[in-house]
Amino acid sequence: MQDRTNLGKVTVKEVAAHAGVSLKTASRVLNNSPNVRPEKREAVLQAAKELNFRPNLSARQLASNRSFVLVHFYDNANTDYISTIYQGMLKACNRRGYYAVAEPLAHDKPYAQTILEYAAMFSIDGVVLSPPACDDRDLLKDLTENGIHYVLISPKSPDEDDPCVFVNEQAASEKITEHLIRLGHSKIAYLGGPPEHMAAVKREMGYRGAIERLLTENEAGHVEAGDFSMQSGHQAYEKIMVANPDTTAIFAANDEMAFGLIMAALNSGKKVPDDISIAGYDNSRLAAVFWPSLTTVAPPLVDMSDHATNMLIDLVSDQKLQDSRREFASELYLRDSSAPPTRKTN
Amino acid sequence: MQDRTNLGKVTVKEVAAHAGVSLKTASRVLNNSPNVRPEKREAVLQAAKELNFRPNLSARQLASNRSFVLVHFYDNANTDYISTIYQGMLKACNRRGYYAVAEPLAHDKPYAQTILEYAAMFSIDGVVLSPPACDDRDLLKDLTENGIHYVLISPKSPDEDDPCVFVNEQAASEKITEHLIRLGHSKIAYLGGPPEHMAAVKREMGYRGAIERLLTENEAGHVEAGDFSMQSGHQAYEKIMVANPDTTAIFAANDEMAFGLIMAALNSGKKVPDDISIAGYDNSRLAAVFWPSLTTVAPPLVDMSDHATNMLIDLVSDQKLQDSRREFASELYLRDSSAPPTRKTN
DNA sequence: CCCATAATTGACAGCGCTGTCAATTATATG
DNA sequence: CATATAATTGACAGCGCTGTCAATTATGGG
Repeated sequence: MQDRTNLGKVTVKEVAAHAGVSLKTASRVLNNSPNVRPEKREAVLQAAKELNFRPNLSARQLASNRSFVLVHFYDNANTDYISTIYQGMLKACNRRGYYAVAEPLAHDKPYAQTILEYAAMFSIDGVVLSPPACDDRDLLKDLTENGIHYVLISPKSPDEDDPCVFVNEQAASEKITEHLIRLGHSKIAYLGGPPEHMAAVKREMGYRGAIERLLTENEAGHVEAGDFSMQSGHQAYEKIMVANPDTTAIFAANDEMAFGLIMAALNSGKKVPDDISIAGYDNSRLAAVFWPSLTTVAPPLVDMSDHATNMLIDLVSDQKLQDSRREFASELYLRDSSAPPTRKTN
Repeated sequence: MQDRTNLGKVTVKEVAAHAGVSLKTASRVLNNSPNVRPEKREAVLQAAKELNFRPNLSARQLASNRSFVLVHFYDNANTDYISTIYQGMLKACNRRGYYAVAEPLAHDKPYAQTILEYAAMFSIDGVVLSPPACDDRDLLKDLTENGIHYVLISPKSPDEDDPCVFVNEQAASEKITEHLIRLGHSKIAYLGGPPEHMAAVKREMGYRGAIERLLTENEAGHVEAGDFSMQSGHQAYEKIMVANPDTTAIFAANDEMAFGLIMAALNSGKKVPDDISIAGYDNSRLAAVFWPSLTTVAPPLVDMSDHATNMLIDLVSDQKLQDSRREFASELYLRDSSAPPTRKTN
């Protein structure tokens, strides 16, 4: 059988020979270490390129006691969300020669235990944490104590120096509410999420902000509470329409409730978007294929995760971070569930 | 900074010393190699357990020229499907000390190119392939030529000796149709998928099989064609009810069409499941949270992927396979969208 | 120009493990 | 019981790379 794991192997030694420097100097260049004369650095990079050098991860790992493995530990049933984050990690990892792995967190023991056990078995350089794990202070402390670097995605209230990426939820919410207003709607209801959910609170603030900024007081819409489930959207529809029969648009704090709203509206004989516009939040996978497709707003999660992963790689390779935190703006996805209101003749 | 990647490191050397054998013999035991006297094997395993030995992957990789990395390459937009497969891989990999990685395949170049480039960069021991990549004969040939082991999930028509796991689609379909019949339905319509989709054909055969086996000829339901989209489900409802107004249950060849059917039924004033039962196929994530939740049938994908990954690990570690192929039976998920028909008084 | 300091460089060891191969021991055969 | 064969065992080298540290060269100050 032919050698199967070293397709076209080129070693540092060969690169060094080709560039006329010592093995160690070549190693320095290939690791972005300082203290190499520019002309030698250039020669090594040139040689590496010519020979199409690929570092052998295992050897690097063994010698440097690093693993070049980054793991996203998550505790979240939403596979869309998880796999989108993974996509971003892959982008960054592929570019910079790291492995990306995603691992679920068990519920029957502390997060830290799962992660440290995994780290003992596989050895990992850094971890990516998303909600709710990213808000577990004990976990972060344990990671720090064990020298495992981390980066947080959308934490609630991170420490000043915790590296993280996050979204301006409020601005996103304001943006889509403004979209509905610009379409011509004025009686815009809001279906919120559970108040203990930080993002839900921010989204409501965004909705109220847009309403207050762009509409007069007597145009305010009804605000109803939901629990992020499709069923709660279904049930909320009736309440909203009873509370304010003039409602021509509803903005739900997540897509699933929006789907429930659409179904209840159709069920009651209304047409979407002709009689009532519906907007969601998340751009879930179904938003594009639902019928009618759903107007929604969502953060650029792939970019966020890519950026977070790059930050993590900078951290684990002892390079200095430009900024330890970065805010991202959400994007609107305009689809068939929203349209200008059809004015009744009255 | 403390040593971060070797929490409680124990080496083979120490295990060997503790067991009173040579390093090499310990290594043999820890790798399931043959030719070790049972009592020594026992002693080494005992020592390994007592010392809580964890092999150092990097060293193993470097010395054995293997990577202990398995990659699932996929070309499939369904993140549910992909992440479910990943879950199964993780189960197997965690148990046996391998890394699991999932990578999307680019569309602008041959599958083989993406995979071989990846393999050159990272070195991988084996790959898991799912549809449609698992049906690419050229790819399989290239992998074989490069000594990369593979295992297939649900291939269309695999070679005799290609290791794979697959589902009896027809039996699954027959099972859920039988469920509807046992509930008391007789006018059961079927909404199929695109005929070029192998599974769609099998599912229709299963439906017809159950109907023929358990019902009389004049009880046959209407068969309609769809394209697996929610919208096509929505549109098919009308056609089905026009073709056969007595229809009391509809089985759709995938969940998304079933959702479309439910929405259209609700929209037309029917109640689900009171007036009409709906069943799907796939047990997609939404099936449980949809309102009403969807009765559906699906293969145990996590188990399948777990099994496939174990086969792959056997292959890459030169252990003999028990069976190179294994069939799995689907499971029924009985939820709120199906119920006995309410007999009209006539 | 000399010396102190800093920047640059390379020889060498060795990370923890497995492959090779020769040495040893057990088992089977006549 | 002697010999042939097979099973078992361990010494040793070395996978490709990076850390250490000492040697060398450059730089700045007086």
